[in-house]
Amino acid sequence: MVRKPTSKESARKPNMREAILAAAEELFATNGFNAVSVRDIAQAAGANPGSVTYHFKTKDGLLLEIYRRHCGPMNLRRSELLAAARRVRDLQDRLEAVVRAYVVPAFTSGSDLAGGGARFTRLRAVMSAEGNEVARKIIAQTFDDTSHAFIDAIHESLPHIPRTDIVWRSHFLLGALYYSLVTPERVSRLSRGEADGGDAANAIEQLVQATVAAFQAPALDQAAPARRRPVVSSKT
Amino acid sequence: MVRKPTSKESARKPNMREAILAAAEELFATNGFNAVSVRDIAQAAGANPGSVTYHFKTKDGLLLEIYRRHCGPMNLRRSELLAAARRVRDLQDRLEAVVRAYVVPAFTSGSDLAGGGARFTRLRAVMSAEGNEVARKIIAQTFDDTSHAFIDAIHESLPHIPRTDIVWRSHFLLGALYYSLVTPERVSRLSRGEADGGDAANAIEQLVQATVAAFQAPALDQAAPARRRPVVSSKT
DNA sequence: ATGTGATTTGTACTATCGTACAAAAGATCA
DNA sequence: TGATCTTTTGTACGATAGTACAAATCACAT
Repeated sequence: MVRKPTSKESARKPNMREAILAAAEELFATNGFNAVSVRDIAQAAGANPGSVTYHFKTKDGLLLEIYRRHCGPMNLRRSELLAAARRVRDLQDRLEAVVRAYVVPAFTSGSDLAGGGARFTRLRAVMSAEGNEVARKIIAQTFDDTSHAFIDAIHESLPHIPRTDIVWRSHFLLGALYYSLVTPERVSRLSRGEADGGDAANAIEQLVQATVAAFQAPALDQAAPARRRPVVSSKT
Repeated sequence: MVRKPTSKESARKPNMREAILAAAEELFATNGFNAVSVRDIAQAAGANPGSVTYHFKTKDGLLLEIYRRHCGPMNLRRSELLAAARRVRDLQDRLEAVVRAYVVPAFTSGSDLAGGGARFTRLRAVMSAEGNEVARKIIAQTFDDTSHAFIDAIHESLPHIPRTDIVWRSHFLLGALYYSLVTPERVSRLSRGEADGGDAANAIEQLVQATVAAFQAPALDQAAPARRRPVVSSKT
């Protein structure tokens, strides 16, 4: 209803709608949903507050549209990479390829979408931490299929590990992934400048390397069969 | 100035101040800082909005006091456990003990503080995601020493791994830890009910097991010396 | 050029926010 | 009991939130 596909893009500014989406994405991803006002977004996009209402009706609607824009392409990319990874013969190589297929699209731009997947992934991390309702619904119904596909693929490479353990470890992977995008400066700080937390390529390599090893850890039940648990119990 | 240490605790309700702190902690940890109003907190604590201002002056002051309450004890507990872990002879056992010393206090109650460290850790996760300023300052100056101590201890157990890699992997550990507390229900969902994401003891075991393996992964530089990187490059 | 529909602007409304402050209530001890 | 200090209550104020809506402005087909 909103858009008339004429030869040229209409509107005074070249696609104000996109500018608003980009500004909102950036602000939400760095400050959370509730800390950012519609007026903040409008100002960052060089738009009028009323424009936001016009294009997206409500603030929730704006967030919803951001998700709609990214979920499809990112899942598509992941599916392609996962399919390719599944064809890798060597089991060890395949595991790494599968992990990489999960991680790479989250860090890098989803081909056509401006600004890249990193910003969107960070947004998802923040919304998940805030317990945002709109995000929760979309996420569960959009990403769970993909998550299951990855879990299955990993399970194929590690048939001796119980599925439960795979789920836990892939959960840890997502947490690590999120956190790397949320506070990259912490890596720079703790490494005393020797590492750049914001360097996506490096973060990916580190994450893939660590995660592959984590997946390959022995299963919990059969872990360290004849060794005592050291030092502390886990309940207070 | 505020408190007079008489024989009995004063105030109509048995320690309204504590009730407000507990309510704020819970609400902040589940909804974020900006989504929770002072009135919400007061209502949850069975108090009057004015009481919050009286005890903590501002909303930021309330958050600050929550941090003050927990940072000391949790760091103390971690130091104790870390010291004990350092005394473990076997190098593999020591690594596990060190990781456990880092993880356990974050999941379980800090001995004397009601409600436990899990709630506070979740709060930290959420504040970090929201980029909260008050939290950022406190965190950097309170936890970085502890983080360095742990990184050093882990490096001792794995002298052949570059410090940079250890930093990255401990960053992943913290991310995984945070995420486990932020969305435990995702684990239950993805495991189709076979695992309980909210079971702290189980989460700890899974996290420790996976993390120890991640730390033990070969260093990045020397990783897979004669093998091609499979399938995808890391930049778009 | 002019009318028409899409977009942008400006502004206003109501609700709620954090905070301040005076009055009430409770506790403590001479 | 009455004086004094601490705590709680009730209320109010200015700022800002999300959203609605009419007027102004634009792009474009005729």
